[in-house]
Amino acid sequence: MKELKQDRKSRYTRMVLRDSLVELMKTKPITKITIKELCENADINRSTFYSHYSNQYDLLNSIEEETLSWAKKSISYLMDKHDIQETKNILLEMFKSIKENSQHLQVLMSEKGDIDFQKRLFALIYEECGINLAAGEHKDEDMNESYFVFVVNGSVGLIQHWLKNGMTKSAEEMADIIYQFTFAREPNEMK
Amino acid sequence: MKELKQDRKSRYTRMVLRDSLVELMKTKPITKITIKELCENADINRSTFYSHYSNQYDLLNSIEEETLSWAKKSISYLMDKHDIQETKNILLEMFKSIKENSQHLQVLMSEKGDIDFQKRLFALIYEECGINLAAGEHKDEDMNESYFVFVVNGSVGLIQHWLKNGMTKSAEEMADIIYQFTFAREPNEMK
DNA sequence: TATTATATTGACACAGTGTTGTTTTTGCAA
DNA sequence: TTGCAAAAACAACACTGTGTCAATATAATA
Repeated sequence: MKELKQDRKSRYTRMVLRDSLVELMKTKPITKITIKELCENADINRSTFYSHYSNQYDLLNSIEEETLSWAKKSISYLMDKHDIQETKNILLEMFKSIKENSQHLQVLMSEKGDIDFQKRLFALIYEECGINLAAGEHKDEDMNESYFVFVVNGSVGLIQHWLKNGMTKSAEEMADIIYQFTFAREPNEMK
Repeated sequence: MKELKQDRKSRYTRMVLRDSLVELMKTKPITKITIKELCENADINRSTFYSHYSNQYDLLNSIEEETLSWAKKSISYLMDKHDIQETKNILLEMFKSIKENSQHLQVLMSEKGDIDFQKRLFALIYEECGINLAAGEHKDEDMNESYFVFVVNGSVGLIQHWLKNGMTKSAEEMADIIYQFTFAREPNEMK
């Protein structure tokens, strides 16, 4: 009981540190960010940092984990509540989230982010959608796995490209494009 | 004249430093590699390092540039000399090179490498092949650009996956798979 | 052999790291 | 309100790595 209440301060500190890192990552890669400047930016004592995280990468990792679990929750919420079963709509919601909602998400998805996180996020999206990509289209299991890897990486690259170039396309267009490249066998099926 | 001959020592030093970095990158990410250990590993004085490169990333970049120009030369050689116009055969040769030839290339393409280098390499391959991916297949220029981005990233991801998992597939199989995902509209066209 | 470019060496001040012990602040409960 | 823990702030520590410099040594070659 005590522990839960006492968390408040801790949680505030962690939040400030997370925001500070994300803010700095907008301007430079994490490799160039020192713990010292991270703490000065957050107005947190450097010693305090060490009582929560062991280094920059540990902190980044905790942000990633948090974001992944948020994404997982968002997707299952979409699937349950709104009875949206179509992959395209889920993709669309994800794109809207990336574009509008989360400061963190934009940085994490950008070139400055961790490519592994991005792959994990998209693997999660596709898997959470319960879709075996192009199932039956290919001869064997190996081919399906290869196609999954190919499509996840292609999708992530497209998002990065989108974010990097100022997001001139709408979320709808992006969802449409990714859907076509990934799921649709016939072009012009949607729209 | 003088300059050319005097290069010898310099070039040796640079080569040793490059090999040293690649060797260390097999065991840890470049972010964890200090200039100090890099020089100790190469048996080169730390001060000497600074007279050639400004830091680890500068050194890595020079390796990447060298590799890219090697790749460019290899491809144009293949295109010119042997009159191989078929994309698939060029892809196959590339995969053989990756698998057999270059120690450096394996590290650069691995997860420990620089993702940007990997994208540059594949963009180069596709462009050098003179292939406008799926030209005319899609409605507009935007769509073609998106498809290019998607396919380059998908290919790079697949290679990484291949290298990471011990290259169980043959170079032929990999060329086949990438060809199908990228160029072929009908599955089972080749083989 | 003398010249010249380069590498080596050791020293320097300086940044950032990770830890420890002490003091201050905070939230909550008696 | 006061007192009690828990957490944060603070200051000091030794340590590692950084970047630069000036003096010296070592090769190749003219």
